[in-house]
Amino acid sequence: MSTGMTGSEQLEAAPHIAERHLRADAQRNRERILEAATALMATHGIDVPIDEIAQRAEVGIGTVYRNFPTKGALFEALLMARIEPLTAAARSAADADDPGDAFVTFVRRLCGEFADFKALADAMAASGIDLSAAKHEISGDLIAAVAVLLHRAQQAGRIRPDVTITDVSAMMAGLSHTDPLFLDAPQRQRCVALVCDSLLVGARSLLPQGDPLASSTPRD
Amino acid sequence: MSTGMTGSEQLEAAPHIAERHLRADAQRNRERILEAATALMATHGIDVPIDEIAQRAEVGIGTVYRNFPTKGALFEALLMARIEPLTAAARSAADADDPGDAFVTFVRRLCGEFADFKALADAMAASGIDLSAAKHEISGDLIAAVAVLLHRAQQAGRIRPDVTITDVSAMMAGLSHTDPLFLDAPQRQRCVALVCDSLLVGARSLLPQGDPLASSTPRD
DNA sequence: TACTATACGGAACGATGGTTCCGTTTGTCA
DNA sequence: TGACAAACGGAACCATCGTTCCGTATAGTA
Repeated sequence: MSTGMTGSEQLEAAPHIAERHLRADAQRNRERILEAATALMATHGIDVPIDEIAQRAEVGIGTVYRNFPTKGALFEALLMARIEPLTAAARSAADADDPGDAFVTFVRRLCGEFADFKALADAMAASGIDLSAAKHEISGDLIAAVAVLLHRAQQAGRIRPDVTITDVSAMMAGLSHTDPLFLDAPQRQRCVALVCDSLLVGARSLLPQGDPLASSTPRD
Repeated sequence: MSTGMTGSEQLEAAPHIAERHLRADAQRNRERILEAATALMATHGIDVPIDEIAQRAEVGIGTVYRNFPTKGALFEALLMARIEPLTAAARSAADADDPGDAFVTFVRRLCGEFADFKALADAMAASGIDLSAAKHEISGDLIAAVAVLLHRAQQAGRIRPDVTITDVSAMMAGLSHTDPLFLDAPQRQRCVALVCDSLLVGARSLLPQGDPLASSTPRD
């Protein structure tokens, strides 16, 4: 579960490659592994076996494990790379002139990421729902940032004041399950639009009746 | 996969107990198995191992397999028992005086079932999304019935005319993932209410601001 | 070039879980 | 009550997958 790194003991032990000098081949392989894992987890989610990642990276299983002590660690590394920009986006959205539009835009982006990178959807589904414990440190910052964004959008009178961050989180977790293998992009966007409709004050529909969905936010 | 039973060949072959005379102990055990599987799949979903079901039924693994040729078959048997009344409910809801209210009531009931019987949620999540093929015969009737109900509710002017059965299906699949282990009943009902809000014409909020959520469905 | 720490590959291990097989038990019927 | 088909139990089998281990290969360096 948690990485278990609480103190400083992992420094000298360093059972798995630290940021020290990597041999050239090691460096190259590490990158290949990340590349392969990204590609596979994007389409297959977290369920892709390590063997396949190694195979795609043209590397032995052992090499994968030398770089990432566990499958979860590799998974987390990839997630981080996805979540950090999202968190940043949520933060800057909170400062937007119209936090309402920014909120909707952000939600769409988040859901878009689910489709682009299934592993993120898996993570969201697995952990996005229970905010009770800080047990999922990975997404903690993201959720916190979204909470602020939500609050601003509500203050601006654009999002229903009775909606909570837990509501949003649960809806996002639900939406993350609109598997891109079964639901094509337009259909998925319809669902996102529907959920957004339910969050907005006044609920002017975001569904493409005229074509508001295509023009994403500048409507108005 | 599919049960593969297309014709009548399964009648004479009957590799696994047909509806013939069962010995008394066999009959009793079969019921125990169904009972145990229901209880376990209700809380743990489809992931519960056969061993556990057998153990709870106080029966050997072999006995489980003599009654149900495969885990999937057992799963399907339980699902059937859950889905049939739902399908019936959807059908009669379509004939209600106010199909709009009936639709919302039905959706709530469906989502309530997800919480009561996690295996149903699993099935919905796994198959409810792709309606493209009739590959999931189990839920086909249900979806068809809901489609009629939706149509009626739209004709009655209560549900947005731009909402499709695919939308509804996908939303239900998403909602099925509001895991009861993480999301308590009230929170789950909030999410259901939010989704319903987005489907209704006019979108009078169903969230318990005053107490509309409590009043519009007599129970649950 | 020769030497060694570093890194590599992938067989092997252990855990999990579905399914099969077969020797034993038991309900049923004469 | 004796005999046999029906049913039982659960060890064993097989497949999957994460992880470890260790003999081998090689990049970097003197």
